[in-house]
Amino acid sequence: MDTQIKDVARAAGVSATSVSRVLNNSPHVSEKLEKKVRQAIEQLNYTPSMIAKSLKRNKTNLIGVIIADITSGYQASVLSGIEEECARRGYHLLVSNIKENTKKVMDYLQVFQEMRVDGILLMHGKMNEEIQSFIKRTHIPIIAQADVGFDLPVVTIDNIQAAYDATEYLIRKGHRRIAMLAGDMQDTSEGRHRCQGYIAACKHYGITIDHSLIRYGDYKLDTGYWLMEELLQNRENHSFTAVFAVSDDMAVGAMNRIHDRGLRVPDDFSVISIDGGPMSDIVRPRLTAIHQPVDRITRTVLDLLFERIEPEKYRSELPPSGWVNRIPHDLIEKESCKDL
Amino acid sequence: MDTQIKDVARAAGVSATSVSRVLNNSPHVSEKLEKKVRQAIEQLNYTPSMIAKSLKRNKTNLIGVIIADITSGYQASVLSGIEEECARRGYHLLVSNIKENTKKVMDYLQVFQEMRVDGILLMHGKMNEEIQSFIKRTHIPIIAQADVGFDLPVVTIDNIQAAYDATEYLIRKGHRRIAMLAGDMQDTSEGRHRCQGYIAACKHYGITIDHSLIRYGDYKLDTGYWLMEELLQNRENHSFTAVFAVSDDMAVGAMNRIHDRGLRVPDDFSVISIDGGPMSDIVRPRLTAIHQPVDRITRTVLDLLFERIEPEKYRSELPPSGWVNRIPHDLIEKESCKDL
DNA sequence: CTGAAAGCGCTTACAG
DNA sequence: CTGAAAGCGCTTACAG
Repeated sequence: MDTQIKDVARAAGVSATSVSRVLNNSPHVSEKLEKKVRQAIEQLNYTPSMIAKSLKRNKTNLIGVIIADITSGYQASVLSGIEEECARRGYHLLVSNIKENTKKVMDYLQVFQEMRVDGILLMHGKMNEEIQSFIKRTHIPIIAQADVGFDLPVVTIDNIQAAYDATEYLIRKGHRRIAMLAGDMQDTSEGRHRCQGYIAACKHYGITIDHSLIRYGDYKLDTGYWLMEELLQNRENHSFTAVFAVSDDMAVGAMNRIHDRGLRVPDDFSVISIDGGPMSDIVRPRLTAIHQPVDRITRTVLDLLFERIEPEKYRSELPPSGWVNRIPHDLIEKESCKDL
Repeated sequence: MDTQIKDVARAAGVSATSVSRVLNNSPHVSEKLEKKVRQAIEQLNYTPSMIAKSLKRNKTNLIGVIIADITSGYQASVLSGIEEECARRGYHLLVSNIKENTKKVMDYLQVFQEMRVDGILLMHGKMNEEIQSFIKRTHIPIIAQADVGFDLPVVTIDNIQAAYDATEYLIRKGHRRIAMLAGDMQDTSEGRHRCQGYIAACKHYGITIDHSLIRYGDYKLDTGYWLMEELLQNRENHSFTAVFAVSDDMAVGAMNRIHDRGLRVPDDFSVISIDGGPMSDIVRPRLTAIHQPVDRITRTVLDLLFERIEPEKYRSELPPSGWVNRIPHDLIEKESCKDL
């Protein structure tokens, strides 16, 4: 169907081997031959098949990305950065979109394995037996951009510290009754860590934990919205002046519920979140947040990944596998928190 | 490196042919043989190589998607829907993210061609000579989710009518001085059509066009923000009471600039947009918009695409190629426009 | 510097 | 129902 290497060879009056050499910029190719080949390629409008090349070379230049929710602005911005850098290195992305549905992760890992991707990026922290066993078994390099809680290279902020910092920030502003919109406690250390950080900060400042101020959910906007409503409904018995949400999206959901109830941020409630992605600058008031340094995380993730995919090209002084890379975060003050 | 079909064959004591038959659920396989093979597959943890299979079958089950900006909530929601439906049909997505940079389109089309994708989705309307010539030349099925303005199956709303309806809505609410945050006029019929619709509505209602109320840009939030600032600065000579933005993101940018200037939507300015994606429900006030029916567009795009990829499986009564499919839009009233 | 030949891991007529 | 063999479109020792 497509024109192939032998057609080019014939047109140029050389061997397929030579065409291949020109295509791959091998050394030891005479200028004359190269010119003939390039001309034939041009003429026949030849596009080499990466499929055949991949089979032969046992390398696809494909990266599989497991992403929790592509419609999350934060995650989309991460994906965008990854895509750009991978393209720069000559790799392309096979994306999944598991919509926070852990069951779909295995389906995709399977697909990635079948497609013989050169590497996998796991941007979703929820684990189960099956996934863990796959990860242990496969020889495809995998890097996680999440606290997966077992032996696998991981790049993430220090989630305990981040939650601690966010909570402490509110406390220092005079808040003592702080609600938390927490992540999932089930299978993710990320969710647990952030909760731990919150509790640790409260304890450190002598604040008794009121468990009915902690609401568990996923990281979605709608969830934040409705969890906030629950908190507001319980307000008489369990009052609070600030909300710590574990994602921008949840925080915005909460802010919207506050708004829709005719209340105001930060006058009635201060709100802080973790992510500090695009959404935190879009909403009004702008959202004060623990900022995950996307660029640096992305760079580190890809450095680790490519070091494994092409060690000869990207070797470095990085620590051994299994290492947890904690990227420092910072708290960016905007407009959603006020001093009490 | 990986275990392969012949390893399974050996372990099961059958031929590779038989293993292949079991893998592909071919008929005429005895239960006994199948059981042996399945067992061997299980035991060796065999995952077939889609690369080899693709080469042989001349089919990759890959769809290439050209997306303008993955960090746009609207586009991310479209991509998410496409991903889901493709996965259901056994196809996977190779994504690009051209960031509104038309030059990158060709790079990706090239990659898609090399990867021998089975189909291409073009979700970006800007064209140039090179892209057009590629599209004409390639035999890979392509469907555009944008008004590309030449012979290629297209699925989109009626952009002229959509802009007309948005403008008319404002006019009927008593607005006569309506600013427009327009798209790009350069290489996209979408941008031009939306402008035409705006002008047509104004003319129909006897409103003189004030060209300094029309600002051109891309579809991004920041652009909307700064174009709005320009409009506000010119307000003394060119007053207006309403803004029609050609994307949710631009509208939100405009709303933010209005807010940051200490003004209010809809009290000081009414705002309407085209898209009606997730963002339109996230902002406060909620954004009144021409709603692009994402689900229906996605479904139509994929129906057209798969009909071309697998005509035997997905044949239908669809009109011939080159056909422009206009999906009806609707105007969803929310909170960002007021009666004058 | 150049080319003939083998082989990457599958599928598929073809023959039995 | 089952298998031997050819071939998908490339690359890469090997030989010259």
